Amino acid sequence: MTYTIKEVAAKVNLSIYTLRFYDKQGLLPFVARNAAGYREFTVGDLNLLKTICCLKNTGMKIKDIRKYIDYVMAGPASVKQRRELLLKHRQEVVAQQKKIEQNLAEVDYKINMYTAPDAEKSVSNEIALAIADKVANHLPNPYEMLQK
Amino acid sequence: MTYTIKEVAAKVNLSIYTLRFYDKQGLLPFVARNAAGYREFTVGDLNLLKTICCLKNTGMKIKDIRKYIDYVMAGPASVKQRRELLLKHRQEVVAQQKKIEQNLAEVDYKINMYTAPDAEKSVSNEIALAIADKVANHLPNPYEMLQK
DNA sequence: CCTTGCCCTAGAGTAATGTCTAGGGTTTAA
DNA sequence: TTAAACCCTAGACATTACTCTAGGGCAAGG
Repeated sequence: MTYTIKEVAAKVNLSIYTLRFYDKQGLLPFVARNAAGYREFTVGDLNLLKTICCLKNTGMKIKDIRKYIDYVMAGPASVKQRRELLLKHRQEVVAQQKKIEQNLAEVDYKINMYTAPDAEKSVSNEIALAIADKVANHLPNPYEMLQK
Repeated sequence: MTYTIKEVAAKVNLSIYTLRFYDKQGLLPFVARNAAGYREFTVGDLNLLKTICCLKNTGMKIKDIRKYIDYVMAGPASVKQRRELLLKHRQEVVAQQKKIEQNLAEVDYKINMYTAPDAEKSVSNEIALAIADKVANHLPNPYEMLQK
């Protein structure tokens, strides 16, 4: 049993356009065509495609995914290179996750401020400071319309 | 004391180009100009810019950052909207983090496979299965060059 | 047979986010 | 007072990753 591009698109939650685009980018060299030139995806193809989706979902660039697929097509001899590529990617993903976490903590700080009962007072204070900062430097006040 | 665009770029680790681009996109309406038309960043401006960077670093689109800045410029009355915007963003970030974590687990599975002492054997097996899948469906074998 | 619904390719178009160039004014320090 | 090092804008160019259109072939049911 094989799958059409439409069926595969539904299974991996990508558009048909995207699948054809990936093929054009060299990500699907393993997908066969029938006599009419239609793509026929096997179960094995679907598995590899799912791996491609994992890499894409963790933010890997198409160029690097292609490199990985090239290694896969090269057979067992490329195990070491595959491992290195994935390990490097893993490190980048973890670093990125950490960075996001840190920045999100700052956002949380703001959310807490806006959630507190005295939020409007804090914000007024913030603006007052910003305005004082402008005035002290003889600069126009961009919050002008807020002055009563 | 105020900062030039170059100094600010160094402080927040963005290029001068990007800062001007952000300004063009309406993210920096609070930055004043001197008589010559040069931007002059106050300490307060820098703080707000840092918040912009947090939002950007957590993946917020420029359009939404602008919305947030618009709220900030509207003063204390917009506290509720700011909070809602940030809370929604927070949810999206957390969901995205979770998705990445799940996909990374799949990548880790591959890394482990490639790291095991019998990695080449596993990979050979994988390919054998993929080929059998192709043959069973009367499709050409894309791993042909690997056959000895 | 013919219509409907798939499939194909090539290539144009889009969106987001910068990055850079051209042309020109400003500031600073020798 | 002039050269180096800044600053400015407008707008062209670049990159990534799709997304869609045009034009045409194939397949299955009525």
